[in-house]
Amino acid sequence: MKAFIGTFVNKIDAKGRVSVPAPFRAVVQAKGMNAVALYPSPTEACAEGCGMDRIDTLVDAMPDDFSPIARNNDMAEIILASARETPFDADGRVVLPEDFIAHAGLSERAAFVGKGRVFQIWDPDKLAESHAALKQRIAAQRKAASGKGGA
Amino acid sequence: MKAFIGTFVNKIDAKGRVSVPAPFRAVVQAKGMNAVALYPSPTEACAEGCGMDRIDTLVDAMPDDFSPIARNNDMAEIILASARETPFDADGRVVLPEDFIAHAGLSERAAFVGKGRVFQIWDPDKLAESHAALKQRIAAQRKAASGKGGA
DNA sequence: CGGACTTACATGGTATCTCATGGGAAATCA
DNA sequence: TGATTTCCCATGAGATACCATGTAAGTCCG
Repeated sequence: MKAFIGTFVNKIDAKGRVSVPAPFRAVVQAKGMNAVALYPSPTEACAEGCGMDRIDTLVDAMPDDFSPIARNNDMAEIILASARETPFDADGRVVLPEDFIAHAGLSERAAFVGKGRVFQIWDPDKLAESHAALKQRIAAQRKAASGKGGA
Repeated sequence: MKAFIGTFVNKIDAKGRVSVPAPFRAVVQAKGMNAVALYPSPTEACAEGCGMDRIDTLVDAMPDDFSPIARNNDMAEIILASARETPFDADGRVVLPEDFIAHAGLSERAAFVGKGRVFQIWDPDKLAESHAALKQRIAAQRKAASGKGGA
């Protein structure tokens, strides 16, 4: 199964359009789809994207029965409430909804970041900050583990 | 299978009419239907809607036999009792029944919220409150899990 | 080994169409 | 007949489909 990997920075035009990187487009088009699902990340300052097949998985995760004791699935609920199916135009671009741009703090350029089954869309500056913090956490974890004789 | 996803806010006119968002309309029309089923949510301050096919699922959930020991399905019973089939007009609008408007506390605008197999109709202000609480629950869950060393 | 050509991808602009919304006429019910 | 509901049409804004350009990389040919 093809996955979303790598980072690509593309330009956002005046209408909020942005080219989805060709490798990412290939991932969803390989599944016969011509659109991506986008939604604001519930936990980070970015937008997140995936194929519609992943949305179907979320739908299945929603309480489908009519039991009054049905468990909630907060994450699925917030994503389904905020997601949008954004089709590709003829050239592989999508239109970023206005509220997603606001949530992610996007302006001129959008960084598409592969995360495996999903991808994220960041403002390049905010992405750099996030990655700096990430590397610090890794360093801290290595330091914490070094006492145990790890490599 | 197409699902109800996303949130769309439309205006309620003086006659109680409101445009069903085109993507939602497409979901039910793809199944050959030209109406939605609406009912007051048994658990929340909103109206809920779905295709008539889902009502059929509810009917199947009702006890069908004449046995005195037939099990009840309270949720299905209350939904079937209060649901109404509301057809689209030529432009894809429906008329919200007066009592549903009252139950959901609707006034000028209606927020259609996708929930996968069903959708909900909220007053935009009440929806914002509900989502704020939802995000807090998610944040609390993440905080509770963070001690396990996850990224 | 170098240069021209081709292809694929990103980007910008324009035209067209769909959708949300408002108003009014016709029909139905009491 | 009066009130209420249903159907139809008009309109403007916003979204989408289409077309054209630029550019970089890769390939084929000389």
